[in-house]
Amino acid sequence: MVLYGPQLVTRPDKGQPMISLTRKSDYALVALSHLARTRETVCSARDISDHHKIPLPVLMNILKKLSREGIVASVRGAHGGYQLAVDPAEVSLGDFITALEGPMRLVQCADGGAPTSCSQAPWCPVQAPAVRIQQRLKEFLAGVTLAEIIGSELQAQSDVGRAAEGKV
Amino acid sequence: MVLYGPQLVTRPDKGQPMISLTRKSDYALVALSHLARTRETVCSARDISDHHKIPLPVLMNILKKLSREGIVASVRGAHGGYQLAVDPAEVSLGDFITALEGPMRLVQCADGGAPTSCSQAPWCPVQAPAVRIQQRLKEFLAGVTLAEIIGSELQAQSDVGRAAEGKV
DNA sequence: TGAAATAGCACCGGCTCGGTTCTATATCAT
DNA sequence: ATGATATAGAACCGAGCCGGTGCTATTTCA
Repeated sequence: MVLYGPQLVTRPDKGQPMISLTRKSDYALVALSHLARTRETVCSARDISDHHKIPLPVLMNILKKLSREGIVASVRGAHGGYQLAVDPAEVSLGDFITALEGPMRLVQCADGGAPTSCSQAPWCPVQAPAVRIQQRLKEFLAGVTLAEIIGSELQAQSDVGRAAEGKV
Repeated sequence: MVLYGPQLVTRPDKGQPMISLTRKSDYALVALSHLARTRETVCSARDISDHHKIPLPVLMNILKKLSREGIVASVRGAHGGYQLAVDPAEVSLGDFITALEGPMRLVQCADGGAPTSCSQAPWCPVQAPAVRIQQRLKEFLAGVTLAEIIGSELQAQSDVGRAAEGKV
């Protein structure tokens, strides 16, 4: 196997790494959920930055990228800003993570192209399983929609129930 | 929200980050699947290193840590080495990723303790959903056992079938 | 015409990751 | 006993990404 060159993202509070979102993806999630809740109106980066105390320049970079990727639509000029470009039910966690961080792959040799650079791919016993796990992970992330995320705020009760029942 | 301090691991080939295993977890997966396939015998780090072309010192560090965490058992001295300490069906991807990388958390404010340091946790609209998603992700990773990973080599055919049917 | 806002790019420091090295300890074989 | 083989543990190092900042250009409204 042998992974990519550069990495579910992983880092804890002080040094211990782990499965987690990058700060960029975190901010994006906050921003998108904000935009999803103000569906009709145009929000400037400053609006969102003020509401959620996200560093303005950083947030702008993120919104620019999400705009280029077609997830949000931008309106330039004074009174400009951003709006969700797609239905919240149609954007998943996987979508905007991919948009911001690039294609995800559990291991480098599992991205279905590129001869891998891993000298032992041909007889590697882990490659095939890794590809399958990666596929399931992608499907999992693709299944978590923005609509579900923001919607659940209102129905947290029932969702907690679902989780407890193990319906994951 | 606002994440941890450091990050499922994410990095692509050349600079673009993503959801992925760290190299350490990757090597661990290879090593563990090797040990799982040689269940009865003791394998030295050198054996595994030679078979899979993993840098020996790195692999040793990984095995030492897995040993401290109780996932593998070590035998010291000449002819020493490592053995799986648990049943392959009882070790999950989540188990050894956690053992190597520390506890995983999607975002810093979601680790169920520690007052977060995030100034807006109290009214953050994303925190609660993030905690739920994180829980589902953990359950997903806990559900992928080593037995399933190595077992699937032999039944790749049928597993591909399963995946195609969407039974994820 | 100027203020406000996005577009795009280039830059920078800290810190994690991946890897190496050294010392100590334990066990087997000669 | 002694040396070869192996793990235990800790410290160290460089490259590169992540998170963040700044600047310039362009678009639009008042």
